[in-house]
Amino acid sequence: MFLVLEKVYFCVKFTQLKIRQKKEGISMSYTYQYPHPAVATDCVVFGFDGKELQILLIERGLEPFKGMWAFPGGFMRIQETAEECARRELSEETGLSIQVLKQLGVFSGVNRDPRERVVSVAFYALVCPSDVKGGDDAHDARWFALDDVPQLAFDHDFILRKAMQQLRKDIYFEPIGFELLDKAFTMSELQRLYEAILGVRFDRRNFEKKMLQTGILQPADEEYDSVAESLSRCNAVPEPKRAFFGERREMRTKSIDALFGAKAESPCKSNVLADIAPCESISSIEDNENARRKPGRKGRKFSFNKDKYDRFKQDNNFRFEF
Amino acid sequence: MFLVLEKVYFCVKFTQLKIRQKKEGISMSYTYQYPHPAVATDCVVFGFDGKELQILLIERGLEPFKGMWAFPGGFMRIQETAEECARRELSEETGLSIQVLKQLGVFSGVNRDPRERVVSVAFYALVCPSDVKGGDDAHDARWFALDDVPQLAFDHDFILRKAMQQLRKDIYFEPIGFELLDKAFTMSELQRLYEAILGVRFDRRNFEKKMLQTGILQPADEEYDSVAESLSRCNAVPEPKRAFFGERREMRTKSIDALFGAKAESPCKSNVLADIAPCESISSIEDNENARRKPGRKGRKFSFNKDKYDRFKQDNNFRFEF
DNA sequence: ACAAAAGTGTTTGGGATACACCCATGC
DNA sequence: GCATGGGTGTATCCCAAACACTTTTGT
Repeated sequence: MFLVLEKVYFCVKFTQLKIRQKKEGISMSYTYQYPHPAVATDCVVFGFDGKELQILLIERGLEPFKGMWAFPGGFMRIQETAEECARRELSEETGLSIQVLKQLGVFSGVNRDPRERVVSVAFYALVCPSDVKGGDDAHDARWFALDDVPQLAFDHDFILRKAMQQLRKDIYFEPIGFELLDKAFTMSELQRLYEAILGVRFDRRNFEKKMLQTGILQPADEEYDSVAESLSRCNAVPEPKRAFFGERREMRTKSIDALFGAKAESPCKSNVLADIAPCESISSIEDNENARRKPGRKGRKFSFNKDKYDRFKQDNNFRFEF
Repeated sequence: MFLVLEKVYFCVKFTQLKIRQKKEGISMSYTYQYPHPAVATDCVVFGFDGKELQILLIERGLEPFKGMWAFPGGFMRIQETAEECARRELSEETGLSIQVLKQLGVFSGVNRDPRERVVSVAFYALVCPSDVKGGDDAHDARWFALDDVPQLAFDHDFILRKAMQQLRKDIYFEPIGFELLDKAFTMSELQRLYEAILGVRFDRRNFEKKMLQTGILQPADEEYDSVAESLSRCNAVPEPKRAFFGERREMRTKSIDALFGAKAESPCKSNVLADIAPCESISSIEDNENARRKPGRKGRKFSFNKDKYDRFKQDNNFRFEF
């Protein structure tokens, strides 16, 4: 009751104010008793070209930072949430329409924008190559490999670092890949994606074994038979003793990192990201038989089991069970 | 160069505007071309009384939501960052001065505040009982056990749920406890803290073993000798083969959860948190010899090795090595 | 033809798990 | 004295880690 009254009261007061302003011919028309910062959103869009992790940047056409590269984003409207704003700006500036946005946090440095006080809400998004095609022709927008990222406008360097860190953290609690890969993909592609995100190298055989054990993968339709066989082989191993999700011990969570016999790569070569260490700080990388960089001969295709994948994503209490 | 010029330009323009406003006798003195939301902060303060996780709430003295409980917080000033704001409000409202604040995220629902559009940046903080004493006499501020949290003002229920989830996630990447416990604490207290946060039960012996292995604990000064012996016993086991941090395999990260032979508890009893499941969804809890709730007889005291603890905290790439 | 990836199993050691009895203290 | 929690060690089993050769395909 009180709430409603108060709301009405404020509305009336606000309208009166605007009328008075109009009479007096003031053009800037939104007035507050206390200073309000502007609120903007920025969006770090990650893509994956099958080899390297990439991000989408926009070349700024206006001051400040004209000519520099920045994340797509813009000012929040008064009737939209921060997430809606980010989605709208992304669509306006790059043509991408993205389902999943994850909040990175607020960047509220007092001088981060020379024009006025701007508080920015940053998000990150994952998009897959096939989506990219549509957005690619948006002028001024370009994909950069993580190693080639130039100096960015505003505090976007800082935001990018946060985004990488966050992505690496999130990958422990959620499967990642569905958003970044085409519908059907090879095990190598998936592995390269994980390696790109975490900055480590995995043992091929251990990676495949683990990935299949999670149950989120299924054979891509075309070659159903042979892959199904491979899956069943992998799933069958523990089954004689107990069902995969059947018993308590199976609910246990293992972490990804140590996973797959990881070997660390050297840190990112881009200046911007230079201080982000790889996940494991092992310095020596032997390029032995595990080294594999060039996507070459085509392998068997897999796809995600959307149901399981989504269930893993949704449940925040689920810790990724590699 | 351009940046500076532009900044000056805007400053001048803004001053002109304010002068004009003063002449015309307008009392609300901050005017913008586009509507700006207000920006506020809210802070979820966690405490631990040795038994239960608690949060600090403020009774609202003003509309909206007068008489309801809410997190300490308030509107951001134009010359402070969100974090500074949260720290200031916390100090003003509760007398607490807190070192570590972690950002939870932005809550930007369009109607979350009936007065005007308010975008809130939420933080969480961990405070230890000895700090609490000072803040306790702030009137209108009270500690609530997590199970007794009443319906909260605004969207603070939602924020609280996020805070719990975040805390549970963070505990995987950072040690937690230093901020929440007194300088010296018993192993049981530490265990109860972890159990309270994660909503699981641990095996006493396994918990102690693991905790000591991390190396972040040291005997509290009083009883140095006997505890040092116990520590060396625990640390000595792997040492004959290799130093604890010496080799690659030791850098591996293990996750906490499965840890210690965890047994899940039933979810929180508070309505607000009812839908937060415990970390592991095991329904049956046998209160066997592992059950221990009441802090009773005094045990050996430990304290954190601040150096190691801080190093673990700082390095975002470090994944908690239990 | 040659180079580069894909496909495929097994062994082993470390560590998580599970578990029980005695002792000290507080009530 | 009784109940509650503190203190302590070990056996097992599972899973991560390490590892190599053959086959396929693209150039």
